[in-house]
Amino acid sequence: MKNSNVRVRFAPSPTGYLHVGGARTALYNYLFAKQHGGSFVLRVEDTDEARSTTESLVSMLDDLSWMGLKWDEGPAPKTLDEKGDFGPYRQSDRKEIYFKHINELIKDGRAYYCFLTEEELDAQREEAKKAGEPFRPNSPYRDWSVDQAKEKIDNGEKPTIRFKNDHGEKLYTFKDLVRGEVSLPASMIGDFVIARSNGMPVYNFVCAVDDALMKISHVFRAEEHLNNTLRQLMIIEALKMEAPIYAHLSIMLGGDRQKLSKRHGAASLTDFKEKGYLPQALSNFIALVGWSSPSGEEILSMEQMIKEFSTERLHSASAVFDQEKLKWMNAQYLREMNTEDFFKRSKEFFKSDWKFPESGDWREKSFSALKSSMETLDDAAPLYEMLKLGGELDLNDQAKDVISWESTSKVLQVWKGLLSKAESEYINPEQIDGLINTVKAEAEVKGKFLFMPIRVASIGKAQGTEIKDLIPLIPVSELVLRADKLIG
RNA sequence: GUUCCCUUCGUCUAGAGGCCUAGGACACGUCCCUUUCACGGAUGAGACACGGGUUCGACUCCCGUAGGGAACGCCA
Repeated sequence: MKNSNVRVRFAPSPTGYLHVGGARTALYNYLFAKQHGGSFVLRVEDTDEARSTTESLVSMLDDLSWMGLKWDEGPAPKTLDEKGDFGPYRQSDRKEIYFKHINELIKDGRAYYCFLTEEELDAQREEAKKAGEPFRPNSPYRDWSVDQAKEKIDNGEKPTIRFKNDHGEKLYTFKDLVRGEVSLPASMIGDFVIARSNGMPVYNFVCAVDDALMKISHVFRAEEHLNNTLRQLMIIEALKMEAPIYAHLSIMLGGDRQKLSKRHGAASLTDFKEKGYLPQALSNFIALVGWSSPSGEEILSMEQMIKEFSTERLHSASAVFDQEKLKWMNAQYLREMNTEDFFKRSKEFFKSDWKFPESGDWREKSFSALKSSMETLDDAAPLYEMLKLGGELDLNDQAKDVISWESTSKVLQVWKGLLSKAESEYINPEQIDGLINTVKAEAEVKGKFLFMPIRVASIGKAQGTEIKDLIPLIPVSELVLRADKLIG
């Protein structure tokens, strides 16, 4: 189906929301796959049965789709129906496959049943810490025969299975697409667990096996997995499988230079969706945290990113996620949006009982007048609230103060009178100055005593958005209604 | 502590030994536009962590130091 050997995967663990860091990892995988005409695989790392949930999986897949990412293999959004030739794609459905390989390792003496208890392990950890050494478990069961172990198992004991790391001081060196040559000494780890006592294999094992079995050619993943690569390399080697090429991406930080999390305001895609960010803006921005276009351009469509992506331009240092710049970028995209799209997207930010003039022309006009004062869809709500039909004005303290001025009632009377005489459905922008000047003359007030009451009567606010942009968007009948309510 | 990774304006980054008096973007300051705010335009301030090498020449290469991050789980 695909005419390329490039196969990449994004392998989320469905234990919560999709983090922007994860989203960026997914994006880079996607860009790389598309650029090379390869396959983008979605694999579900749900071996932690206690924490993995279907809701989380569904929401992650939704978020990924929302971002505009599509995968060639793996569970479909919503239905979770799987497609692809390398399934199943949920690791919890692959236990048999894993145990085939685990048993192979045990048979070859590359792995063993370990009956060390939690307490014994803790004691060893404590000792290692005291000695200033990395924790390398010392298991008395390391050289037991399988028969010996089976006996204990038959007695009801539940062992873990450990990989036997007998590589001494060997240096594992591999070429990382982001970091260049990386060398990890085998001695930095000991015999590590590959299957839990409850019979479920663990991450480092399943990840290594699946990458090989699913013929993954390139692994783009977060830097926190760099150390895990050693374990995975050992497993792949012991199983005589082929290792993918790795690319360890820098980590995204919050303003305090700590790993980005909910504490920083927003960290999940859902957060950004709810704050009114556009998926194109978010993916564009995220791509630029740790990567740059050779052209130096910053506003990049998905197509451009696919064309221009290159691993050489991936930055190896961790980077702070700057929400201010995201806002700016979102504003750029918002202004380029087409009107119908805008109304479709902003629907969920408006209250359902808000009524607006129906015509498409009104939508065009209102959006083009207001879009320059929005950064996110969320900003659209208070703006459009000023335009909703029904005469209700929600006055703040400053606006109430304006209403209490002595000269205000005169201004409003005149204003309303003029409006009532208007012949068209809407006031033209060109008419406004004339109208205001007439009020000025007839009511004999000027400056803020003139402008502010008119502002308040029109939009309920003493300050803010350009009144000349707003008044032509409000039907004259509505303006009259509003003025009327204030006059009381 | 041990191992690994990282280090250019406040932030994201450009920079592959002379093109660097270090470029761009966001944010910030000033000015213009505007009755206010925003948008837009112009302009300004602002960085090679430090110390040693290598070299005619180092932001770029090497070595240290300091600082930051990650891993050291029957989490991923």
